[in-house]
Amino acid sequence: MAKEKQQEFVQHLTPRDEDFSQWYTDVVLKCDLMDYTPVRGCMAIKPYGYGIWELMQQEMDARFKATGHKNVSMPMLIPESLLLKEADHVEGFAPEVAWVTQGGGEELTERLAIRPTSETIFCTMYAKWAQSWRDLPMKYNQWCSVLRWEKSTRPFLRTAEFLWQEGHTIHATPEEAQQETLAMLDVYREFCENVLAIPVYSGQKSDKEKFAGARATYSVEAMMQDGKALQTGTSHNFGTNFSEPFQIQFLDKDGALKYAHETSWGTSTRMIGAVIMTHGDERGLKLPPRIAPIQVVIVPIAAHKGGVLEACAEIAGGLKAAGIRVEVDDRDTYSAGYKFNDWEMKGVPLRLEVGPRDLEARQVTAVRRDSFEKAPLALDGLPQRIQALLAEVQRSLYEIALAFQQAHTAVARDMRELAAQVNGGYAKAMWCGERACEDAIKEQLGATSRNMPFDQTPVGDACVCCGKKADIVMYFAKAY
RNA sequence: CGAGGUGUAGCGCAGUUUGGUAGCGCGUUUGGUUCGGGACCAAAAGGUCGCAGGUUCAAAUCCUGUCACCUCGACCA
Repeated sequence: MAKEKQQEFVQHLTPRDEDFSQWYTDVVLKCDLMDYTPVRGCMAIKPYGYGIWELMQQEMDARFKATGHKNVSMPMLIPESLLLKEADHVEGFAPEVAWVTQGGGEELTERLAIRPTSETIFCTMYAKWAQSWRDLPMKYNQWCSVLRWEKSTRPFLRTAEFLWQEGHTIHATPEEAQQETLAMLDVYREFCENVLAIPVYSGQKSDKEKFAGARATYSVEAMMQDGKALQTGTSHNFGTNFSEPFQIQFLDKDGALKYAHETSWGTSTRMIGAVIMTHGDERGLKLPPRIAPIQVVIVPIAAHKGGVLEACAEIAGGLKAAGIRVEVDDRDTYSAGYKFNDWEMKGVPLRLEVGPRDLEARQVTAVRRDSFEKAPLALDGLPQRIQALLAEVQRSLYEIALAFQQAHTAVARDMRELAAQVNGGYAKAMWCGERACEDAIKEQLGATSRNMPFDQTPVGDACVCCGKKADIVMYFAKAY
């Protein structure tokens, strides 16, 4: 009976099959990460989901500060004239901009865009703020939401409004701007690997795939369990593409008036989707400890018996004091078995079972969410043991994800091999650099160029598409 | 945006073909017995049938529009 019910319950919770999409939707809803709202394409992020985002923010913000950036806040509304100043930028974003045309019941003389991204407003302010080489670099970041009128949306992966951070910097020299662009890309890579436990391919985008208005765009690309690519972060070098139309000029040491060199870089709540689709399994979510709002859940066993709840509270207190995010599940309406399943679904990395037998033996029973390994832990020095276990779970999640990524990446030499490879993973291939080949691959296989790794050691000499001489190493995959 | 599918109680569904009193399971509440992997018994509460129009004496059911979700495609930095 109980078994049947369980099978029925997990029926849809199965990644890695043709129902991956349904599995994803089930997870975000059942784990209480978000809910749909009356606003088309805009979701409400619930406490558990937002808690994950807050931890991501903390980790990233600390890295931004450590690399010399400061946070600011810019207006949500951007006058149309500003948006029109950079031609490629307008062309790229115009189709998905929402406009404010009225205020206080009166028609506006100039309509205002709800920001789809803030390059233009940052540029406008930088033009006011930067006068001398002494003012540079200016390295600012903002945490905000942006709005893009997307045609089709999916929770966390692509929503009309989404939370993100956008860093915008201006520099005196091209070299410095390029260094910043790559440094922030590497912050993203390190964050993905060490905090999200997601391995990524880091590299440069093709001209076709680069950001509207950028001279060069770089990205970190993750691989989901269905083999598809998800771009989890981007970093752009604008050169003077924006500083010229926006007149961001400064007087340099040599007395010459020069245009500033600009960068921007961003990551969003989409990373939550990446975490779900990288680590999740048939039981639901699997959270890396570093971003788990609850790292340890304590489930009292036979809680009606004297002393169990008190012991749980005491253990929780000790863990909290050690900086561990812990919660005691003292709900009296659910059985222990129910709670086990519930917290496994929600992806809590570690469960501690505390029952009379444990207490008698001066121990708790620890169960890992990732491996389901069950082991007794002595109460003495428990916080240190838990810290070690959490670190082990974090490490293990990354290694399993890395093994998956490696196992689903292979060299493709021709279109046949490429077709087979992008069906469930990434293809590493030689590319001649022609736009026509990218277009053909997109049209015939539904795959796009993801990025060019920094390590350009050739894996052949002929373009995977046209067969002509090629010297660019490119990753191709189907993408979200 | 194109093709197809779904929308009925918190969740999962039946009822729609052929218009005529709103149903089932799970969950919830209360009481009792349980308690180391989704407990059991009893009683109770809970629904604008996605939303808006229309046809009809009468609409969950027929018609039109619209919104949301799922699948495939298109588009997308």
